Amino acid sequence: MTNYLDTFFTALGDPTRRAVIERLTQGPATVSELHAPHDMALPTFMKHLARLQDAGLVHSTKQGRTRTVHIETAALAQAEDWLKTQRRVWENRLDRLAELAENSNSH
Amino acid sequence: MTNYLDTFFTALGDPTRRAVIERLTQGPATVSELHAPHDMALPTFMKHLARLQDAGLVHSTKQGRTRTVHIETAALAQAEDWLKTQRRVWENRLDRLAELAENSNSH
DNA sequence: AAAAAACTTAGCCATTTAGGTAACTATATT
DNA sequence: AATATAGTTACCTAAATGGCTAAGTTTTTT
Repeated sequence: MTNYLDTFFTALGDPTRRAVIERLTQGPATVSELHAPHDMALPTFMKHLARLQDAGLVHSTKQGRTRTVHIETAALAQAEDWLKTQRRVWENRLDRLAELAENSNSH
Repeated sequence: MTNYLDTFFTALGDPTRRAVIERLTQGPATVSELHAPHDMALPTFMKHLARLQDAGLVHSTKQGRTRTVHIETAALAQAEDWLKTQRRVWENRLDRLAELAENSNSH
């Protein structure tokens, strides 16, 4: 029962990876540029990039020896949708309860 | 550098836990009721509930021997905010790029 | 041609995670 | 009083995660 939301949410469940996403909203960047602010070995950092790519949050292209990473616009919206749906259902339910409460008051 | 978003997103990165959240939008439920549709041992399932509670996604109260679990309304909205912010920054950036492109066309 | 830069691959390690069983506690039911 | 129900606690295991180092490949630069 594995869902795209699994890899998506766990990808965002790490501060390094969220920082990368935040950085990428400012525009594409190379692996080295993305790595620079993070105090960890490059291979370790590359694994984080791989997780982001598996989650469909970024894609990358290589030119010569440098790889440039881009944010994937659609992915953020998808998870936002899931959260929005859950919240909407919840709030509708609260509204119905409120109505029921009002009606029973008027008895 | 641990953030409330860490526990939040990883809590949602599991299908069992997302199913529990979806169920709870329909209204509160006891541990047994929540457990019933999931083919796993109860102690295992309880750990999932604990993760949801740590993430601030649910809370629960015990009456007699039964514990009732409720969804925590505010939490979903917080993560939605994070995603919305990232998407907004990204889209603003695309808009600025589009303007630049238009301006350089008019030369 | 040699050296530096920018990744990549391979493999190691500690901790966390997601699953399980067994045994226990506390409350209802009969 | 005895039994069943609803959780809870304690502990075990396999796999995934997040970190590392060392060594390799492929471009650029000098």
